[in-house]
Amino acid sequence: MSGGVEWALHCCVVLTSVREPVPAARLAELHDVSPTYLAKQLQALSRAGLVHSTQGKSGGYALTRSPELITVLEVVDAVDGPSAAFVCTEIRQRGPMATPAEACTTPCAISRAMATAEAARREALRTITIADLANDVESDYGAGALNGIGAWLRTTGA
Amino acid sequence: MSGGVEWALHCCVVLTSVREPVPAARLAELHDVSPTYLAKQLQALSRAGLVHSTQGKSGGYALTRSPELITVLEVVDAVDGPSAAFVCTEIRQRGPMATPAEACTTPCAISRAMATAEAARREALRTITIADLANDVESDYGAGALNGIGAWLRTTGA
DNA sequence: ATAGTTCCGGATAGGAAATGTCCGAGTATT
DNA sequence: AATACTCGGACATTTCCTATCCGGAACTAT
Repeated sequence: MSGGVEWALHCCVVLTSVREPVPAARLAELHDVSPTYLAKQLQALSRAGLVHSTQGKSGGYALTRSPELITVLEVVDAVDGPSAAFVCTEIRQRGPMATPAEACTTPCAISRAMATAEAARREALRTITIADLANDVESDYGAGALNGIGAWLRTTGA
Repeated sequence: MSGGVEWALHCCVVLTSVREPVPAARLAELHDVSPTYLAKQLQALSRAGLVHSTQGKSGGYALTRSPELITVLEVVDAVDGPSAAFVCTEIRQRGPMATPAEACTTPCAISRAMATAEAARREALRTITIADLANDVESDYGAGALNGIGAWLRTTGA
């Protein structure tokens, strides 16, 4: 899995603590990561419609919906792309004992097994929302932790 | 996910139809894939103890246990390695708002969410055995399909 | 209107990981 | 013992991810 997913999820969580747009450079400074590369992940989130971007002075990124309505799966798909982890090469149709193409109407047994496992993972990611993550952070580090970060995000850059 | 997993699983399934060792080159010919690269995957299976290798003339690979006792998860771990798909960079400990290291006794909320999803996928793979896959193949292409492949594997190379 | 700030997309290196290939070590057969 | 055949690990090649930079468009505040 792409490493940018972690950055994107952290950004979504901290964005729950502010309502005004936050520039990508400021989010990168908060997490101490590459500003240009983080910008690319945020663009992916924008294309997927998860965050809204406003240009110009005092612009930046903000969540489009309530955190309860954004699932972790949506963020993962937006950044990593919706391509499945396992891709069937259809090697059953190759070699001297190849099964004829007309008998391959359904995916092979191995492909089905992988699809089942992948569906289980995606279902688990679908049940977790950004609001759940933000709630867990408050539980871990004390209530108001996200508010502190929100206050820092609102202040103009150092 | 590595593409070699597909090859390894197909090899395990067809190996259920023979009891004598089958050379890696013959398995590669059956699937029409790179012989040397497939050998690498089979070596990984051997290191994991899923298949037993015998050298010398009339040598090759054979399953060590009954197909019911080999899970798909074991094959995936053997080929792709047991490394998790998601690796937490601990970016919560970086930047101006970093959380102190002494407060990071447990994994962060995002890491926990990913671990849950990954566990669901692994659990799904654990419940499927090589015997299940072989059974599905017989259901798909008719009983005796694997026996035909087994007979071809036993014949000396073309 | 002008200037300054911000997002957006593509083009471009660098590096890690997967893919693919080769030759030596070892063993059963002859 | 000689031989032929096999596995095993070390060696190139290619692909993809990571990371960067630049030009352009759009928006806000002055």
